[in-house]
Amino acid sequence: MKKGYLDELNDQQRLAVEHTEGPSLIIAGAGSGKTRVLTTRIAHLIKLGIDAFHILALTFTNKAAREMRNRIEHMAGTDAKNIWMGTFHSVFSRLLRSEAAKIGYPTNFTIYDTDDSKSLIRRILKEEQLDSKLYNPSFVYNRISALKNNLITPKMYLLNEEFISEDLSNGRPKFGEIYSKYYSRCFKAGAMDFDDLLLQTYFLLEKFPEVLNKYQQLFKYVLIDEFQDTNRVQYQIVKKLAASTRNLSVVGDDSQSIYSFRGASIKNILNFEKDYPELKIFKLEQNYRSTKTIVDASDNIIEKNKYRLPKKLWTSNQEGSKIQLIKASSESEEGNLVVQVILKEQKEFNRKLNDFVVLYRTNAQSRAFEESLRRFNLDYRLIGSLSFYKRKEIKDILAYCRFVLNHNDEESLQRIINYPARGIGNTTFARLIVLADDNQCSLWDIITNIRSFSLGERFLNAIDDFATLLKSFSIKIKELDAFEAVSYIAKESGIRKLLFEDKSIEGIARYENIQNLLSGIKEFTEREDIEQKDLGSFLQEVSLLTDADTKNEEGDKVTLMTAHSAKGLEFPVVFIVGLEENLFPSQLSMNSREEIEEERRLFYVAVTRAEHRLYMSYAASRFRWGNITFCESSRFLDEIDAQHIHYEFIQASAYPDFKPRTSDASKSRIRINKPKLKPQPRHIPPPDFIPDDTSSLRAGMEVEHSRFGQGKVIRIDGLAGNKKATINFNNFGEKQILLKFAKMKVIH
DNA sequence: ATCATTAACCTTTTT
DNA sequence: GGTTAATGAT
Repeated sequence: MKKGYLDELNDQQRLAVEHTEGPSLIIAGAGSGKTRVLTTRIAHLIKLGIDAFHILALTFTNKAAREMRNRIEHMAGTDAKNIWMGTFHSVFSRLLRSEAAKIGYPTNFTIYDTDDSKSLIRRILKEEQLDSKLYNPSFVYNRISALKNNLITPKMYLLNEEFISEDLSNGRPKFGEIYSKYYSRCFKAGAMDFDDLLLQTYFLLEKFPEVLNKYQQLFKYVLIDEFQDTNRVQYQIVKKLAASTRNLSVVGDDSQSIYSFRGASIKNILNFEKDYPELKIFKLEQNYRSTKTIVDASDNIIEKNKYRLPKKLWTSNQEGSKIQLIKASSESEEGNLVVQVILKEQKEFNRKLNDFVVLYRTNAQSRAFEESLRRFNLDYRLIGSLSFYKRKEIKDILAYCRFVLNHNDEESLQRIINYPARGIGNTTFARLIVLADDNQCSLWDIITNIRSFSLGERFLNAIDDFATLLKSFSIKIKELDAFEAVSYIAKESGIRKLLFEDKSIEGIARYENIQNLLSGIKEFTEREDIEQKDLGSFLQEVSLLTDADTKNEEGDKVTLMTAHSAKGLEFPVVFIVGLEENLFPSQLSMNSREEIEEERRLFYVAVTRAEHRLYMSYAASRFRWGNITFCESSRFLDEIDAQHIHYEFIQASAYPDFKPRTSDASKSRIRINKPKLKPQPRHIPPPDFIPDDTSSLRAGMEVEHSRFGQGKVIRIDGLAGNKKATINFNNFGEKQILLKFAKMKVIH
């Protein structure tokens, strides 16, 4: 084949492709052909004679990896199948699977998803009899995750005064202990959480020079996509891997960095320049995706950010139509108006439903759009929210599979031991835990030796039957591929029958989900790019799948998703909805300039998804926590130059045949009488009451509040400027007080 | 031991 | 408004 593939590139793109040796940074603006550069670059390497086995390409989603692989295959042939390509998590879990023994994990280690991790944390809190409000499992999980992403193990935590005193002053003295327990429990269970997949890879490479050497030899060319979204541990791993060749090429756009809550930071780009002084930088600034209006509007937005690398996106595309605003009175009207516009666009421009995407800030917003679309019989695909693999019936079956491969996985054991019901309830399970604890062995050891204990005959039989069943699974699946194994387990465990016999609407749906799971696995076993088709590799793959990865079902459908999941995608017509203060930008991000800037980048990402037409909507009121709240339009709307916006709002009055549904729900609803609040004696502050500065308030202090009188501070949450204190008042009980509004005196 | 009802959280964003 | 964990009844 000729070098024709290079002719399709512009100058900067071609330079970036042809610079193969040594480190490079490709700063690629939205729609500037980033994927094309990456794929061409890899194809180019292959054509230069580099063995595809020596190329490691890390992407942000599995889907991106799959698409890229296909495109490279087109350009460079079937060799592309051999490239190491995937997300950080999937590539390194594959690597860990073959090296697990070195760091004391089983080959078939289990991957804990967020739910598994949180439920383990919950169990630890219960055992330690700690307050799960103070040690909120999500909070604990996020803090542990942040520590792991910064390479901090429990040991290092316990040696670090700063961390300890931080938790102490927030009233969480036991955090270190929880972290240690969580860490060792995961290890004992032969399980890694998402962050372990990175952290343990790092330690593997750190502690075993021969392993590091082996992978340095293997990965002669390393490429990273979406570099702005990598965090510290990810960067450190890659730095190690590329240390000998220094052939590290990263592609990213600081303006599209939207995952700092996961530890990503612009610092990575800056550090990169520092770590590799010989770095070559390429800037891709021509946008091929969007109309001039959209490119210019997005530029208006992003230039409001202070922290960014200098670059200016431009396009030679047509002017295009102006951005249209949609103003709704409520969220349901917002949904309806969007559907009206879709119908109109469909009719006037002969568009397909596939051309439309609705982008929102939070998953919870999808509901109104689902309802409206259903009402008008428009098909839609919903990305995100409840992922297929998070459904109970799916998790149940997969828990069996996980446990069969790893008998130490207690999270799974708890799920399956009494499902389908076999008379092993909570009391019995608790008894087993005590036995395991007394005997310093695993639950599975107890279960398989249950006859050595004197218990009621009924329990003994129930547990023994369970043990026999699972042992038979372990033997059987050895000779089966993933599809056969899961079919076998679904049938023999009784789950299949149980769901089949449930003829309720939900029951039928659950049964269908199981069928879908099976056909998904069938597909997996038939895929060409997969060598191992056993249950273990399927589970590994499945636990790292995102909803965005699940292959787009065929058919013409409107897409609904969060702005985050839209990254890397493009659509002819984009609706950005819910553009209101406290929603987009999110209320939780108003504490600092950095956070607002991240929201703005997210908005920028959303805007730059659009090819031809962009609509933005907001509602004057919205249901939040069951109450109507009134909303103000987003500040981001004001940041776009007026010349790009068509100021004739689309409103409900323009669609007279379209009446808002009268909500008879309010009539039929049974009103629950709220318990009457007892009239409370109000605290009257002394006449000389002068509130103190509360910025240094700490747990344990006694305070006098202007309204609630005296109380003791239980804990402080939140960041400077937006701190929340939980205070137990002598006469009013526990209350949560925002410090910036509180009028309080510190007593001592 | 299991089902049904109630209380308590909740909304960022994802691997 | 909706989901899920914790209580209470059979």
